[in-house]
Amino acid sequence: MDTAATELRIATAHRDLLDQVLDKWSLSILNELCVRPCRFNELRRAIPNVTQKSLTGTLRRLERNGIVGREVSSTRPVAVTYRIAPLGKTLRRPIDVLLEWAEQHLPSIDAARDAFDAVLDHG
Amino acid sequence: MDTAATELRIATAHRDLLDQVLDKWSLSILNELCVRPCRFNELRRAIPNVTQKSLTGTLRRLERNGIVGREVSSTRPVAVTYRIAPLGKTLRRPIDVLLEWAEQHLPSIDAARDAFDAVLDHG
DNA sequence: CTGCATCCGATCCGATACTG
DNA sequence: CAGTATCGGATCGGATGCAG
Repeated sequence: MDTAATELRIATAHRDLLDQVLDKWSLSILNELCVRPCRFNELRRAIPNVTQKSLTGTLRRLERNGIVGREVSSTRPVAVTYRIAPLGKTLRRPIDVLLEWAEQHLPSIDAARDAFDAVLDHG
Repeated sequence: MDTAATELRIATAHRDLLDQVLDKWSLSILNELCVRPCRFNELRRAIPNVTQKSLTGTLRRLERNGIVGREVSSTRPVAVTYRIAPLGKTLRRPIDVLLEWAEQHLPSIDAARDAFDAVLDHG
């Protein structure tokens, strides 16, 4: 593990890319689509507090980046199915690592926050 | 690796936590502080395009979450040194994985974007 | 040197109404 | 069912001026 030791080299392109893929709703969407393909309203119901607008926007962006695929049936009424794309599957590892980190250190961070805020109170 | 297979379980707490730690400037800041402790203006110079306000704000939040430490000397004028905290060091792995993903798949994603946009033009 | 306060424009986001 | 269009509030981020 010396990749970090040689410095991480964060290019603007990397930041922009991660912004597109790790935003507020993307993690939840990818979470669902990694398990199974989903219809639009399926996703809507599965993800708490997401609005139609945010869901549409996020899905569009993920589609543009080749992370998810979108298939429209010509039935009546139309059915739109979203599924994870090959490129999206490669994101599963990084996301897992991230979530495991969050899971593991959430208590410590909560404690740190409390400590910090307590100092502020005492003044 | 079956953590993903059992579903990632993204709680609101996780999302909030990652929002605090993976925002626009945090990655670059942690990148610098992982290498060495830095003074405020050192960070400012090291990170392109960051404003004083954003830097202060991000550092404050990282400090509150126990990710970085802040030490104020009582010299004249004051010198403030920021350094990575133990909790912050645990973030190095997840960040590395993320950046490696970005590095590796940036070309594919660029291609996907171009393809998507090309369809829009024709369509 | 470090940082806070303020103003201000851009952007995000939710709510609502409407369409094929 | 799966969107698009629009509006208003909240938030973000940059620029500037001031302070310990």
